[in-house]
Amino acid sequence: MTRDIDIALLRAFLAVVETGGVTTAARILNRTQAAVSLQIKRLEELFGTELFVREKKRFILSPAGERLFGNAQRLVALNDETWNAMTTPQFEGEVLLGVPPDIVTNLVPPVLQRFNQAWPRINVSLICKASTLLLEELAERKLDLILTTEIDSGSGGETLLRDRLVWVGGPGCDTHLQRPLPVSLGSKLCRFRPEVVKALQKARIDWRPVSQDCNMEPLYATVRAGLAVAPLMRPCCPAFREI
DNA sequence: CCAGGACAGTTTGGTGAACT
DNA sequence: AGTTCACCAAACTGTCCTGG
Repeated sequence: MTRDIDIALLRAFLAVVETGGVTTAARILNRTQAAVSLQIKRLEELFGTELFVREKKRFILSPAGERLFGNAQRLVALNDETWNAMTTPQFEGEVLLGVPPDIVTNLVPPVLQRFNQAWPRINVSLICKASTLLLEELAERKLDLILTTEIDSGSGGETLLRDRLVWVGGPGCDTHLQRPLPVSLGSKLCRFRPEVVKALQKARIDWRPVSQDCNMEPLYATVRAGLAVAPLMRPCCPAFREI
């Protein structure tokens, strides 16, 4: 006689193993403690053996429970994988995604990788421009979706990451001690530029611009070479030295 | 003959309460 | 904190009927 193993029972079994008790497992599973207790009982009746050793208020896996554990994990995972494969809509098409140059190198690749795994039939066209231009093109419906860097959270968007700007310089360089201070500011359209200039004026630091290209590579090159310092978002400057 | 809908009886699995 | 029990709702199953 063949019997089918109820995935819900295995899920309850795994939750009890992970939490070490029925009450916490029930909270995770959105069931009452009694329901989970009954599920474990049904599973034990199905296999005709005890899966746990009840020690005071702790549930410890019995040898049979140990045998079941690995297979239960695989069965639940396969169930979930199959469920997702059969119920997730298979969207097709193209998404025009706009991203500013300062975050495209370090922050965007893992996002694109996860997106591509989740929606393999959607082609992403990446457009790299200053945040100001991206906002204009989104308003004109030339882009489907944009990521922007902002001083403050604007309306109509969602804040995905909040971080502070830091001054960075090349490893071993004393560029930050020079006056006037050589500063690579990037594009004149950069949203951070007015705030950075204001901060320099407030600190009464005499400065001069170095790289003002909208492309980040010249900026990185001048910083790495010790020709300038630059204000960057921390996640975007792992190879440099924070001053 | 088969597919599909309606219906009734049965089974399953959840909850709350009482108890250990 | 866990188990057991009574109760209840939902899901399942089998049967009958109808239409293509």
